[in-house]
Amino acid sequence: MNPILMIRDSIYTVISSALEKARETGKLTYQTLPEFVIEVPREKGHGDFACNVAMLMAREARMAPRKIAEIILEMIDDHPLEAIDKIEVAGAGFINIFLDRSWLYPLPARIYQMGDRYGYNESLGLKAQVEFVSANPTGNLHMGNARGGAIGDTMANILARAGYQVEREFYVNDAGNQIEIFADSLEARYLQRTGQNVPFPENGYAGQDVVETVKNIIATYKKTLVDLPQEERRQILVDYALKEKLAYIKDSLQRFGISYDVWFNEQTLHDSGKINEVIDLLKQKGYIYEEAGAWWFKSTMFGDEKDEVVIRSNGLPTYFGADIAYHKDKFERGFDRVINVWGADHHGHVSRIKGAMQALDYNPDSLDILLMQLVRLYRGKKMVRMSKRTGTTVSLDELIDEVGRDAARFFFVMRSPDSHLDFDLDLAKEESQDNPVYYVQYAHARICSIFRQAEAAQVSLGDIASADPALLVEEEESLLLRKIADFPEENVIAARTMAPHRIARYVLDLAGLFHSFYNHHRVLGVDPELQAARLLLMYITRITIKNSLDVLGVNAPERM
RNA sequence: GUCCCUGUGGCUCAGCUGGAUAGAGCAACGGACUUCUAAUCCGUAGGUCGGGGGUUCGAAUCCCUCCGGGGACGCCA
Repeated sequence: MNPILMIRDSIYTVISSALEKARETGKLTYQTLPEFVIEVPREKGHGDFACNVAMLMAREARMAPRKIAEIILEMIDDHPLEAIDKIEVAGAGFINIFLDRSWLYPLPARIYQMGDRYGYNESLGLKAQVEFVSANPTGNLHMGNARGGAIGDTMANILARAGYQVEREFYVNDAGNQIEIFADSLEARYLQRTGQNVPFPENGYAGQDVVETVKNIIATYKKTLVDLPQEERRQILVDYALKEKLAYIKDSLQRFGISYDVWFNEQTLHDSGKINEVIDLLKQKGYIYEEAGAWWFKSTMFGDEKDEVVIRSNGLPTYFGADIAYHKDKFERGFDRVINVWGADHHGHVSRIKGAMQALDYNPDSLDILLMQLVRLYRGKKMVRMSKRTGTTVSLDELIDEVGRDAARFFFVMRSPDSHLDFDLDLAKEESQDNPVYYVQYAHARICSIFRQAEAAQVSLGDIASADPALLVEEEESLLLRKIADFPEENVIAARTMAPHRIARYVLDLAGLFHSFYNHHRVLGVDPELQAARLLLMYITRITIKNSLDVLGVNAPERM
């Protein structure tokens, strides 16, 4: 188990029982224990851990926080925990806990043994699903999809390490209105290129990729579709195009390091009658009413500004109508947590879909919607204009071609999802100190180099796991070891707070501590015992960098 | 008009459930390679945390209000 969590639990118990003892002996009076924390102080001088309970109790106990803290200390047994070196009261009433440095000594050997598995927490026995990208299969993947891909895949990796059993899912919108528009566009291009003078629909997909698809269709079908009945012709065009587009999307995502467990087709919800089924159920429950020929969901009951149409007056379900059935289906598949990664432009949809789940007696808190702000592309200072209408978007494929997968994935998750992302193409492909991806990868490559040197010098690496961590007394060594120890918990926090960018920052910090160590101390050629201990430290640093980069979907090169 | 995101050194951003003297990176300035990769390191300088009010032992963090930037408000998805 994770040593940080263990020690924290133990400290919590020590403090709790001291509080209990203080109450029993009448030194403190309180009704309920406040929700206090054992946190890691920012300042090293404030100990390894600090507790804020005295301040939180001040009001109820009618006593100064420092006084309370002192009473707590009095009530703590002489040797509550082997690992604790000293405890003291500081500042406004903090209880600072200093640990004996030996508390981390068992860790390196354990990480050495765990290898790729280091960072995984114990299984929670819970299933989580992450649905992300889910781009319309009518075109290329754009920057929004790309960010969604990086965030979604990273979140899935984080959840897996936090102890969930995770599935990745792509929702294919292969039904509904935009497929009709897609068919219009394909048909118009097909007829145009086979010699007929037909207008292109005003709201159609004007991009070059539709033209390319139609060229392929003509290569296969020649002009044989011209004389078919319109419905039949459109069906063939759409089937062909969707298949081609989906294969393309799948391929792009693969290049981006993303693969899915499930590709879910919206059409199946229409075909199986599940949409009508759930609409009927909501009608029975009184959440849906008819007005002006359409059916409306009472989303105002769940904090929305107005109700939302689920079945249009033409009898066809809206996107939202289908989405209710889709999310019901997700919960029926037994997921304990359902997570959607959406662009911020969908935020209006959040309270509605959660409301619909509540109406269906599912717990809306089991549905998390991770909204991410939109992406703006730059080349240096110049913004790259993107327009779907004119087809001048930069696709994910072009992005990977230009800056590479590693830089792209790192940049997309480097910032908080809440933050608008300005993606600088020039910076991302710059092989310089400005580029954080290289900083981390370089750290990994440097460590690999040390091991290559060690082998060349015939240093025995077989027994480094049994090296003595007590020899790692330098400041840089302690900081590095302490940071490495944080990794499993870092995944837990990132999962809880839906913060994939935490891992990017974590690995940057870790790489920084390594570089600092590297510039201050030598690994090879020092005293053999110390050399073994440092090799062990390097080994587990490499594992932790590699495993962090795995979470981000970024490669860890052995040479640069 | 309503709703969502955002405002932190010159620039780009962290800051977890309110905690101690607000942190990184880049840019600036000054240093460090005869030994494991200088794509690195060390040091210096730089901040009314958009403005104002409130909550409390304590606010960048929570609440109210105003201002700036981005986005959403369709029988589109």
